[in-house]
Amino acid sequence: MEYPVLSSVFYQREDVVQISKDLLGKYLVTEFDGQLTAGKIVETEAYRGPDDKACHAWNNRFTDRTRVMYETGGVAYVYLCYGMHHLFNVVTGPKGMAHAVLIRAIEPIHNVETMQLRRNMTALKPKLTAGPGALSQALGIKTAFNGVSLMDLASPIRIEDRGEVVAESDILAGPRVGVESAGECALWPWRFVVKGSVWVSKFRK
DNA sequence: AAGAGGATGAACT
DNA sequence: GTTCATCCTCTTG
Repeated sequence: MEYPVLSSVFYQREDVVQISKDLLGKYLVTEFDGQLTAGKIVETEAYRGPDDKACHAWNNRFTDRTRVMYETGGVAYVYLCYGMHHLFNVVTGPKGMAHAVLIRAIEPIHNVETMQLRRNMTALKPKLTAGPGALSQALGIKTAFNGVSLMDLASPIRIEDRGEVVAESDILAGPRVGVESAGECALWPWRFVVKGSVWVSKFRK
């Protein structure tokens, strides 16, 4: 069974908030070392370089780490958080625009046993893939994937469109998680979840 | 050259 | 609700 990957047209749009919503219901797939794992995206957050204080590339800050965010939309931005969690983002927008979408939760679909093994979990629970660090561990996403294309079948990671559409009425918006120090931007409702999904992460206090 | 802190998760009480 | 693991990146001197 082959599914089309999301196109460069999808990623290169300038409205990162819209792309965040559009990514809900798409399938995040990793394939390397002969292992294919995949899940449906159910939670995302938008980060907008120029004017978003919570974004690493706020005020167009350009460093070794943020460099990949300025690439043409459609590549991965993976970075290490708290010294142990690999957080996966989708770079969006045209070249030179530092926008990205953080994938925060997926519904495990394919090769769930491998995900459980990677997470060292015996029972199938939402905790398996709820939260950006958790889903990355389950899918085997690591900082080595930073900068790779999401549109290439030869790439270890890609996003597929399996024809599922999440209606606007099925999307819940709220403030982003873990960005309290970002001033006013912390209140922007740029976290999106699929209404009713049990696979989304919990709000952090 | 050195130090502070982070888009988190798990294991505690 | 609280603590802490753990290391890379960025800022400052």
